[in-house]
Amino acid sequence: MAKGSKRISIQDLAAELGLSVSTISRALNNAVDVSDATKAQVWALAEKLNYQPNSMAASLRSGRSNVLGVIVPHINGAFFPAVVHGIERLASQAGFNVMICQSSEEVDREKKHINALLKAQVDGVLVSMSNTTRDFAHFEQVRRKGIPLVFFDRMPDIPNVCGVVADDYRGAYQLTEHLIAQGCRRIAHLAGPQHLNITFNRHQGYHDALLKHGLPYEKALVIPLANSREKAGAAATEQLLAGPARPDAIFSAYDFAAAGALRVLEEHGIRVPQDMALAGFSNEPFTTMVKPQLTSVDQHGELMGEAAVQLFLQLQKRSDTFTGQRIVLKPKLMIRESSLHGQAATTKSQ
Amino acid sequence: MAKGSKRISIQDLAAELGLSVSTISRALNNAVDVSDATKAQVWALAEKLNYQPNSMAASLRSGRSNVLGVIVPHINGAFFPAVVHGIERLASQAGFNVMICQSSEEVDREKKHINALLKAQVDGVLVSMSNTTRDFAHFEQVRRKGIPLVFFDRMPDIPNVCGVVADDYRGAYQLTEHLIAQGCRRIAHLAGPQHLNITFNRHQGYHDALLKHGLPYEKALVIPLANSREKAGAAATEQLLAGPARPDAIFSAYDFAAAGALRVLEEHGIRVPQDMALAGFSNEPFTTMVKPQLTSVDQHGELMGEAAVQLFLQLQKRSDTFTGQRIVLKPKLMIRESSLHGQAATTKSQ
DNA sequence: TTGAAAGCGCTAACAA
DNA sequence: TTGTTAGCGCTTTCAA
Repeated sequence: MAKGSKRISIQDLAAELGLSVSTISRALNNAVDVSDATKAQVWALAEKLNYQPNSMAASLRSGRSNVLGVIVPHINGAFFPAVVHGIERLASQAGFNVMICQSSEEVDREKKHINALLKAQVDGVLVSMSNTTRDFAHFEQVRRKGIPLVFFDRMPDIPNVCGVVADDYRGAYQLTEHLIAQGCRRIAHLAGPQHLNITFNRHQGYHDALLKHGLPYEKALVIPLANSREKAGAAATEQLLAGPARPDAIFSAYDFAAAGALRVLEEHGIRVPQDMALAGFSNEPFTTMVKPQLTSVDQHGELMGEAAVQLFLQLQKRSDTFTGQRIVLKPKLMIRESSLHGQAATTKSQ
Repeated sequence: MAKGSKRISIQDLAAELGLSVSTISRALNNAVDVSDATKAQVWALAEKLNYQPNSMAASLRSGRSNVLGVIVPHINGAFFPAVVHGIERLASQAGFNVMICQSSEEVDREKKHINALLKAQVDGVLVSMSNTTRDFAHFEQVRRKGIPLVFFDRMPDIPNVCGVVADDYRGAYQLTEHLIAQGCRRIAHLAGPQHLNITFNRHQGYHDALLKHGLPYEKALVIPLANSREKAGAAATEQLLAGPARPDAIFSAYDFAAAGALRVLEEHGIRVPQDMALAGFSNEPFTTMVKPQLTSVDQHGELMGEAAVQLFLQLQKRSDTFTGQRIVLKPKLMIRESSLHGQAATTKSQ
């Protein structure tokens, strides 16, 4: 019941064994220049007294904390959790602890987190920007301190910055081509914010695929989404249906928004995919639970997380924070019922 | 481009201003016994030189880190992210940073995280147990150090432990009563592991509601789930359908498993809810995306997170880690199409 | 209102 | 192979 009961320190061990603190320190860190006998002795006593090293002291002295800071916009949906999982796996394997922070899509919280991580002396920072981030001074601040900085998924537009992204352009391009191949000619796009690389590229891929196949790019068919949620998708779809000429396909920049679209289409008695094909982006688990199952694009979240850690490890080794290296992951089309004409009703993907 | 460019410390400020380090320290911490003029001077210089306090040094000296450690089993689905969100909100409001760790349902990782958090001198630990945790020595270790320990959702069975839980028993009880009120007489249960309080209580609530209403509790209608996922729910449902007497309702301890059940029922041509009612637990967002919309129970994740932080703050103040206080949140039934007989086909909940 | 000084627990030269 | 020693950057008595 005793609160405190006094923490055991390296000195206590030294006193108990009649050794010096430095020997204890070396033994605990399994240094080569300590006799096995001594090590065994030290470890045994540490075990017995339930010695708990104080990593603050170690970090203060050594300048390294063995902590990796991670900032994500949120952990809703399946994508960011998957990335975080990948990060944790590889980081802990490399001996790092991970400190996860959510910006909640607010640039102010992002800045606060950056500050907290710097104060905590993290050895590196992995970030996926919030969608309200427009200036990047707080990121530069990290680099100026010589701390490895790696972005994933959402990258700022600054020179020589490192990061891992999915090839959103290619995913969107291929998805649009797929819709065209299914016979769609008037393909609408529910678009995310155009200042973010990911959603900009999704729109761009859609745009270029249309032109490549001789289809017009119609402004009226591109509806900006208020956010990535169901409701926003529903609202955008209502807007689309209220327009003069109905599209024959909808490509949403987000799965959740696509789910909203699906609901609205159903309410209007519009059959998917017979009357209108539908596709989203991210390959959320629910895409296989709805009816019809939703076509989407997988972004390899876990892989992205692992790649980000690898990039960090490289940066750390090179002691040169400005390589500007980028890793681009190939997206994977997940074609499902919602975009399959003809055989649609019976097909089950995978 | 300069790596390092030497960190500014409190001493640099002192030298520059011709003051002592202690005055600087006090000024920075806005202590009462420093003149406003001095404070202004110090703050201005700190700002100008972009001074970044070293929280390691501060923690080492003061023994407080202002960091709260959080261990969750995973961040899939919507529940734990919601809790984490609640925790972050209140914790950051109270001046704490939050360190989130995932145990990935592995007791070994849980132990490793506990150790890392203790080494990092966190001021408190909030935990939701992994489902492989059977002995609780690593938790006792935290309390023995006098560090506030608060559980949420999944609590171990140890005396005097603090925590926040949803009233799973009551949620399951009411849900079962609802199914009975809908005319169901043979209600099956897809059950989670019985060594965890949450799923034990869900089963118990189901059990007691049956008896209360004069219905028999049939072992054959209770199928243990391998895990909480869709696949496990599908397998359990297959098993149920292969049995001699078909149930007229399924109450799954998890929403995801219920989604699996829904798929299997559809494959068998069994209509929901006409031929079989269906309900899950957690109120995952996808429950309103599937057809029919899934009845479920909401657990107020965000509120739970906030309550956990409040409990921590209390513990910290009382300097007494053994109050054994528990907060129980009332669950909320979310009745939807999948369990509504009669008006089912047309009803939309909320 | 300010300063001097001790020390949190550990690491890493350097010496022996 | 082990010991001595000097801090890492900060907080916090105690004294002025």
